[in-house]
Amino acid sequence: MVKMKVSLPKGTKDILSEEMRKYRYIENVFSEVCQNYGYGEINTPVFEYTELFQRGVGETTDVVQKEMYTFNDKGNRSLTLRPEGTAGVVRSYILNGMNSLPQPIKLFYMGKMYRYENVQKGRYREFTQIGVEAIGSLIPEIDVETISLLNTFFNKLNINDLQIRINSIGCKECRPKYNEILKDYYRNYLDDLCDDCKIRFEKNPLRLIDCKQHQCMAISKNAPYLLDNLCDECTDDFNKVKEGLDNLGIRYIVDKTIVRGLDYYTKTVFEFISENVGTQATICGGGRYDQLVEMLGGKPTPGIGFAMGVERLMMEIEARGVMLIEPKFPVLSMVTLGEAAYKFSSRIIDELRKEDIFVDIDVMGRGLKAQMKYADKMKSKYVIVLGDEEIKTNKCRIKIMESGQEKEISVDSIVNRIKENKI
RNA sequence: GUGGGUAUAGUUCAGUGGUAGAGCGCAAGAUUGUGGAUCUUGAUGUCGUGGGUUCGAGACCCACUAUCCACCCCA
Repeated sequence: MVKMKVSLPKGTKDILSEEMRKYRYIENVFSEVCQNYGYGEINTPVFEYTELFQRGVGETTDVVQKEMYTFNDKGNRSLTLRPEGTAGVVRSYILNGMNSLPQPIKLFYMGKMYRYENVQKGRYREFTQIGVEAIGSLIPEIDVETISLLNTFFNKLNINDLQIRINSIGCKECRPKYNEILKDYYRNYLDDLCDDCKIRFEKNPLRLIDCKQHQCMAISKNAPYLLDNLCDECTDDFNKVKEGLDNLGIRYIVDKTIVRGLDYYTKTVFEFISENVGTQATICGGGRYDQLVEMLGGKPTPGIGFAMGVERLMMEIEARGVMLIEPKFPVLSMVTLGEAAYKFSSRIIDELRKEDIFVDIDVMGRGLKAQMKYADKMKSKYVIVLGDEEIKTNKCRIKIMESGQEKEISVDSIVNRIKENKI
């Protein structure tokens, strides 16, 4: 037999039980907070038709242009592993006629996302996001509530010092006007811009001010900001967002350079920033998407949401100290001597397991001493040694592992004692 | 796509051109019915892959691959 050499695709990882417990924990906290804010859970497919992301996320974005896992299925349909969660949720909103349900529609999710890009700290090709989408409300109160939900969630995890940055990137009224203002400014420096920015100048001028290249940063430093060129409605809404956050005592800073890399964002955008995730400082990013539902074929409907990188969140938590979430330990380990005793004991174990009690018995064919060692390593609370003698006399000893103390009980009473936790 | 670091046991890592190593973990044993401490013993290696230099390469050189970090972008 030729042995296969197994390996892991780049940017993926196995999540083993110790780490899986942390995922579960985060998921549970998130789920509880979301439900208290009126959100219901949704689980959409990991792959969708490619077109959904092309149209939803935007043709000019890096995500669509170079980071999608796209393939044809056997029916020659182009499918793509989801690079983000919002497009799928909005697709589901449209397809399931959620516009005829009481508004707004509030949904949360947790799932794997896929982006084909080079791996580094806090960035993987398969990663986990938790996020929410609130679809149907046009007013800024929902923006505030969304940020407040995040704030509550982080508080529950004892993370109270993330920096919240907010900005407004305007609507379909003021953005085109601003784009012209921005292009007027950049036109004088066109030759000095990096190659990417020359393309951005034509296709997506807003992203010019987000460029991190030295020569471009020098130019963007004095560029006019969208925030200073908003229409009256957007200005008004942004002020209400700030007032709302102030009202709830949520601290934030206005960062005029946040533009977000996904095309669907409008008006309020925000990020939660950490210092513990390497250069990938954004733990969570989100914002409004007032045209997305319409772009994907639904009736004009506003929406807002965010997505959080669970792996990045986990780094943030770890940086504050070890995140120890203990597994369950067996209440009882049965140590058996001989086949008859094993069969007898396995019936006891089976009965207790059916009562949802965590109990254990050796299935390695080990000797008594090795079974004791194993019970110790498994951190069992009690151990009972059963041989023919105990079965015949109906008397056995239960050992309390922590103290080493032993107590004599009848074999008949084992199940009830463990069930009622009376030793 | 571009740059830099790294690649040796399950894992963390030593290893000066001359026999493949340690800690941890795993397994067996130290009075044939009792765990934790200690001790003994054991198993697991294509030394990332392929070339080259050399009497001799885990080590030196080249290429490739993987991995980590960074640029771009994002969660």
